Amino acid sequence: MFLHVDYTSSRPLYEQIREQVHLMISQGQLKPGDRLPPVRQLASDLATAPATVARAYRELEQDGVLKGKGRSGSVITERRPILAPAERSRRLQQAAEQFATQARMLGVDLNEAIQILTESWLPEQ
Amino acid sequence: MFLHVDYTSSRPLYEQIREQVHLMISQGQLKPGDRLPPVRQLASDLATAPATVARAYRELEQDGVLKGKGRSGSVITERRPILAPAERSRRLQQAAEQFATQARMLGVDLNEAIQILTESWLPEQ
Amino acid sequence: MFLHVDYTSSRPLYEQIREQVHLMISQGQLKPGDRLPPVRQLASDLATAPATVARAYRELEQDGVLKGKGRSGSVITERRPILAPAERSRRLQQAAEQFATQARMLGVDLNEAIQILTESWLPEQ
Amino acid sequence: MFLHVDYTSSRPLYEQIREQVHLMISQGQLKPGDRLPPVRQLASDLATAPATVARAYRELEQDGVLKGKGRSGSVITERRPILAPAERSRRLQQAAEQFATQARMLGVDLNEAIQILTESWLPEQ
DNA sequence: GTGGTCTAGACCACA
DNA sequence: GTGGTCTAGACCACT
Repeated sequence: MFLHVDYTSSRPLYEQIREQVHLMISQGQLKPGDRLPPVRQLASDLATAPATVARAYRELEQDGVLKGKGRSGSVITERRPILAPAERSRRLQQAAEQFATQARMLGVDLNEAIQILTESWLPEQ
Repeated sequence: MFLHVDYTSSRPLYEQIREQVHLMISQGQLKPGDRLPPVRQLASDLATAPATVARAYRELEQDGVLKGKGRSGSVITERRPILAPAERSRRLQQAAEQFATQARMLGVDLNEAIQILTESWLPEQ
Repeated sequence: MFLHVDYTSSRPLYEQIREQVHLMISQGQLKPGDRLPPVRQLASDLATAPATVARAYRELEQDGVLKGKGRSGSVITERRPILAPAERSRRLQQAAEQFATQARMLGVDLNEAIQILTESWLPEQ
Repeated sequence: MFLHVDYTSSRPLYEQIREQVHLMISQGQLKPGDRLPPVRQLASDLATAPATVARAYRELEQDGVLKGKGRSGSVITERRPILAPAERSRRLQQAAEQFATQARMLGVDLNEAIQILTESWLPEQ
């Protein structure tokens, strides 16, 4: 199996696929030039509709990490920065604030939050 | 105005209300025994539907920080909201992973993520 | 009728919708704060599937000109630059080269191309 | 190598080949009577399927700039490719509108578009 | 056989 | 009633 999704999660399937691919890239399991499985194959592996996988692939292209249509399947590319710096930092801040809010709701202080974030980051690296 | 919400956020309104109340409690702006505004009044203050506020109040009751309805309005309760440790750390981890995922998708490394998280933390407290 | 599409064009419907909205914004027919018709209504006006209109709206959000989910329909926003400058100019150059190539194939010189581009731009402005 | 194609472009290969040949004619690198490489040879040069090259040749024949097949390979014809004026200006307008649309979607004004078009034009000619 | 587009529905979260 | 998600297919362009 190429990647894992959680059908019970409220997170959309195409988002889970997108995130998994990002994760595998940042962990070095996927490198520029590697090919992703064809849409239909991954769809049948995940027991989902092809359109769902297609949407994940499309968004990965918009993220600038995937390339290729029709030619020869979908290929991991060198990462291109595609967002304006202002937009990038806006999204980052929003994500950080959301985490900070939830952590504070649970009575966590900054140091504990940083520690948990570090553990959640990656095993190695 | 009792609290602030961001109508342009993709975050549900009832979640924003819930978080604001939690935050005000942890900052001491709300103390046990204090009363929250009636559902209809807060709803009209926020220019939203009463059902939205009602849902926020309902979830706050489930969180264990709010009590009583019908007769004398809603009152902040004494006991600190205490989750089972396992549930608490499960929620924390999930929130941290969500932030980590989004940060990685934006090409951020751990150090930068920690810095942004620190800035997003409240100045005081 | 809110906007016009060409069912015989090879251009995808959702792209045509997206472009029409961009055009109406640049012509001042749509201003920040204006609301677009609900997905289902526009879909029935255009005799297309709701998913097609939904996709156009989603891409308009990614373009940074449309905002709003669930809350109260889709609203035109102040335009936010959302692409990295490098990506923006890459796309521009690619579009320009495509036009230049086709024009040269038809034996057009630069001056004539500029004149035709100017006429294609906008009636007023 | 006879001509260059960009495998990463979303532009179909057969279109790129067709355009390159047009371009080489308009630049005098190809003259009436010159022969194009056999389909199979060009296909192997470009590492593509013969059908792709065959399609490019077929469209060049329809364009009226290439003639003959089967016996002695494909030969550039004498007569300049001449479209009916109405058809020519229709194609030009369509290409111009397509560029104008994409430029507007990127928030570009007419002057900037003209400047980029000028830079995209070939230095010589 | 690759991905892209579109259909005609369904169910869900939010207000 | 709003948009979001997903299904289970179909057809098409390109290789």
